[in-house]
Amino acid sequence: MNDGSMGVMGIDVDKLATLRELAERGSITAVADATYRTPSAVSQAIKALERDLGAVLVVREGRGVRLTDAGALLAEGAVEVAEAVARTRARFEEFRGDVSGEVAVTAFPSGAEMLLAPLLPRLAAEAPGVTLRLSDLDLAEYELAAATADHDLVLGHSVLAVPDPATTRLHVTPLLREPLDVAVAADHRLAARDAVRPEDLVDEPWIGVPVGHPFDLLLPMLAVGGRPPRVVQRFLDNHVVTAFVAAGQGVALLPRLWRRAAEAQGVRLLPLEGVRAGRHVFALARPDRAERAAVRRVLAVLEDVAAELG
Amino acid sequence: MNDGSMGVMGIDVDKLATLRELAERGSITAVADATYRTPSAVSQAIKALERDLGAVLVVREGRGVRLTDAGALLAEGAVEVAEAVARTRARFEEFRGDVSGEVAVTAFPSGAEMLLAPLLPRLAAEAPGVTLRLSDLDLAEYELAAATADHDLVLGHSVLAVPDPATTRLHVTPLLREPLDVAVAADHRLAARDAVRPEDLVDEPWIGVPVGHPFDLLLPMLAVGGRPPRVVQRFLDNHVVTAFVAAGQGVALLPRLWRRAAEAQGVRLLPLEGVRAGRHVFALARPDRAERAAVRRVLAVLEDVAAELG
DNA sequence: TCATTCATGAAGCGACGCTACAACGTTAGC
DNA sequence: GCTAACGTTGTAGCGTCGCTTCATGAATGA
Repeated sequence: MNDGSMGVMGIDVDKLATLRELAERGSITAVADATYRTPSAVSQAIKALERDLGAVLVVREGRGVRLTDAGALLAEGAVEVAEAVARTRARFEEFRGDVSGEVAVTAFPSGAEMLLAPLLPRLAAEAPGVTLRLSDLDLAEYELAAATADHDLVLGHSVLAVPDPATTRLHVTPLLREPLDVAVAADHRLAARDAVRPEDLVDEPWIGVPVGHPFDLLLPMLAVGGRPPRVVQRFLDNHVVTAFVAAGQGVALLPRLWRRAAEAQGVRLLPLEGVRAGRHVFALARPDRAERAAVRRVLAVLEDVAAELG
Repeated sequence: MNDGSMGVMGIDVDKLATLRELAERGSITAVADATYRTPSAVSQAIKALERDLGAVLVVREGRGVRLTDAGALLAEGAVEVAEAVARTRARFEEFRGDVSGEVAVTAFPSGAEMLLAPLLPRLAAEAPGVTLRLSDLDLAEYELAAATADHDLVLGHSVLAVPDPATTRLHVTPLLREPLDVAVAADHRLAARDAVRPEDLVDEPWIGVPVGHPFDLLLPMLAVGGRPPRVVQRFLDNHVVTAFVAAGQGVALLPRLWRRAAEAQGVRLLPLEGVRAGRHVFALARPDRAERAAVRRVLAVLEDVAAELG
């Protein structure tokens, strides 16, 4: 007398988790890749869940699939279930004093330099069982949420506000609020100033960041008399930006914590007055992953590191 | 490349639920009976969970078993998981407009008469898919919590307070607060009074309830000058109590809502002054069962019925 | 039109979780 | 102190589930 696959819980929790992955990754194949199965297995799991519940959860749309309203509803519930399981496991590990496991963290390059580099030795001291899988990914703001599917923690930055947990359905941890300064070459006409205002920068050539990048939203705010800053080059990497500033090719916006690196390259950072320019640095995580004991440890150390910087 | 039994969630949720049942039922055999499996299957499930997690969760104690601290911790987590699953299923059923299933409700006899009898037709009108499995069990106060393992809703009464959800870890729904009156035969010397005080009842023979029963805690409060009421007979069923009162064998405490039934048997109910005598009627449920859509419907109707009575 | 990309179906197979049966340890009764 | 009853645990066997492999169909883009 075997109940079949529905277990004691009334709903097959593993299949529910599969549905949730489908909701977040968007295609059967993506789920299959992420969970080390064949697309056929994933498809069969969804079909079985539909059969168990007697409802259509997924419909074909073009070459791919789309969740029905019922499917999306269940996928949301699956998040809560995953959270409860992760929380249970976390409490268990804390109880045993055996917090371990791999935590995948990704960050934008300068964030990796500032935060992840100091993280490694400190974590090794505080939680030796935790191993880190680090990477640097320069993501546009709208890509951050998607990246949480493949990483436990995603460090991002924004010139606007910290993302709203309610709208993103993600666990958000603010880490830093950092002003943006104007970077000029040591022999620049403004280099001796203690601070600059937008008016001082009219007609300066700018070294910017790629279109769509967080900082790029900020430059138009420096317009004076309807004339927005003129961007002559766009680079992703702060080191490259700094090098071009040092070479006298233009000025740039750089976070204040970059000062030491900038000065080492012969570049001065001047506070910017008249405009509230700053960036927020934060960590994003799927709610269930945020419950993991190892992830919480990493987050705690990250907050320490950030607090010491600021 | 099959992960084995740990699924996508990191912990086998079905085995976790089995551990929880063990925590609440106390013995492998009891869990086996409740889940329609052999004791061997349950024992193997626990052992497999211990192997997966690398920890001892259960130790033998005498003829039975006892959970370790780690096991109890995990069992608590299992409740949260079960809640999340039940909540998900409930939302899904509400969404489909298909709230159905069997709800097992048990109540003390007079509660069954007052609350469960009107419940049946009203529920049939409001939620036709829900079927009720009703029973009447006269449980001592300390047995109520245990009964939630076998029933979705357990109606209980207490002369003290409504149980505390935090300490019982159960979902508690207060239904009624009902005064207790003194029942006397229609030809009793006090029958014409509008109310009575404890002093009026000195030396009266009492028809009580079995020792350990909720009402029994109340009689000593009626002591006057150190002389507690003298109980000559003890009966469980209010009808029987009423019959003996009608026959002039003594007086009794009966809930005010019993008035109609009492008067039909030739018994008057007199308000009791000078003592705050009353009983609380409430419904208990395991937190996960309280999340079920069908159970919530039944609870809602029960609250309506209770509100109309009071 | 053809190649590519996804999703799905059928067949086969390994693993898991169950039952049945037996063994063992503990408790309680005589 | 012996024995019977109870409860848990181990072993063997078997059914079912969920996976992979392979093949098919349907939509997209060059």
